[in-house]
Amino acid sequence: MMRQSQPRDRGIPEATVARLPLYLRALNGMAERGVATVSSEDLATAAGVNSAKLRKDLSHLGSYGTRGVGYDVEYLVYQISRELGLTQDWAVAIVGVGNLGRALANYGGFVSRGFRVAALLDADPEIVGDDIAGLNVEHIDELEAVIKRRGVSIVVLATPAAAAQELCDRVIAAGVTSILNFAPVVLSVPDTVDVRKVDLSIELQILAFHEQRKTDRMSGGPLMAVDSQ
Amino acid sequence: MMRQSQPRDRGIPEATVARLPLYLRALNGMAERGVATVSSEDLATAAGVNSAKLRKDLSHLGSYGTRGVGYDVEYLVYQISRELGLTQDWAVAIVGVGNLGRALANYGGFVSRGFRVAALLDADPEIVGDDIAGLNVEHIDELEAVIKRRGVSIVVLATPAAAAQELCDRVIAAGVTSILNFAPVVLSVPDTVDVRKVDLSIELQILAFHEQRKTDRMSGGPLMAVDSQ
DNA sequence: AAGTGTGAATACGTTCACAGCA
DNA sequence: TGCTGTGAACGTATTCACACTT
Repeated sequence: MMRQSQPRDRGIPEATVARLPLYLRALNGMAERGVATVSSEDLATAAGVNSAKLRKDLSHLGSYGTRGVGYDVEYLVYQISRELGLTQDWAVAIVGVGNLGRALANYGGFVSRGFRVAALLDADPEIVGDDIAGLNVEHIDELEAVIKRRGVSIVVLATPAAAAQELCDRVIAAGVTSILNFAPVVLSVPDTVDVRKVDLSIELQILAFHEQRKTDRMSGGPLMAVDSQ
Repeated sequence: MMRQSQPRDRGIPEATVARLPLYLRALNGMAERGVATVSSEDLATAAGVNSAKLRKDLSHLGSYGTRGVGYDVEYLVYQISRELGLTQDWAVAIVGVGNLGRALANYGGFVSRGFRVAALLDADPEIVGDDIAGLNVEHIDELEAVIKRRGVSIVVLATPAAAAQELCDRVIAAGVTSILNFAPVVLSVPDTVDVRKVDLSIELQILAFHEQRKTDRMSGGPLMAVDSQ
């Protein structure tokens, strides 16, 4: 029983990977509240997706549910954590300790299971030496040494746009292959390196687009005289 | 000449909308550097996409290029800005002035063309009254009044998870239909409201997933009987 | 009876490749 | 000749609906 479920199909779709953390969070909440078992319907609701999508997503990891019953919360937490690589812990370095870097260093969810802020680095001598969230800010000259010495495998770039590409090149040269970029630039990297981008002004612009449509619809009506062509 | 090009097909794909800000940023850089004309190939490179995608994306806005030549930089900046609704300016309120809210208030790109931080609100009496980025932090009791008085149409939620849903409900009741959510919760909203989510720990988890795959491939091979649970 | 797991159908997004225009 | 704009081909993601299991 309990199917010694295999390593599993190495091809989990990106869209699925991007939702696993959502499921995990919902499941952790349930585990804390003592829920033992959950149906795809309820878990989907908690995660803000529909149940067909949730079942299809989980089916990519393996067959971890029980027909007629649902999923065991603890077990699913473990399986998703393992799939995401959260059973080991990752040393993260934050490069750039301005307002944003500071906020990130203090951000609770950051230090959550699986991740550990191992270094804060900045170029500004005013900032170097400060203690933030229990860590000493080190000089950017130490970048390569710190990455190697502390086994940093994920770097968060929270620098000004102008500095980002150069620092990106340096962390890659030091062996890092996963970067979370907050600087508003397109980083160019070899395709062995994963970059994820968080861009505040882009998110706002997307909202503005939809907001504009909504207000257009209110007032103007269906838009006058559609094109030539 | 110069095709009096019209309002255009009301259905721009979401994926395209999400990339327009990228193109806009690349174009603004070029405009500043005095570039008058750009080919799809060059603009695509600057924005980090391929040229077929870029041309298809722009074709949804209209026929703004010139065959054999390329796109007029200024003109395209204007067209994309208009499409995104950046020719008007949007009053943004930041709710929650902890580390992250403070970082957002100070974030330069935020106050860029099209957006204006119109209010900072918090519940903590220690913080209310502080001046941050030239703005006075107001008490959360003022939320509804401030939204109405200042015509706030986009709200940035940077509160703890526990407070987010209630504040979300309040801003929606006050008439806001666009929310940028930094709190790690799934907000439930009527479907007339747009929510975009920025979630730091989700981004890290996605990186960890890929990082794990890379290191697996290096060392162990196809997975040796992982731990006990 | 209840609810998972999954083929099949559909919708959406990307890339190709080239006709057509400057 | 050079480069845009776009149908057609392909690939990926979502949804449907139901067979199958407990």
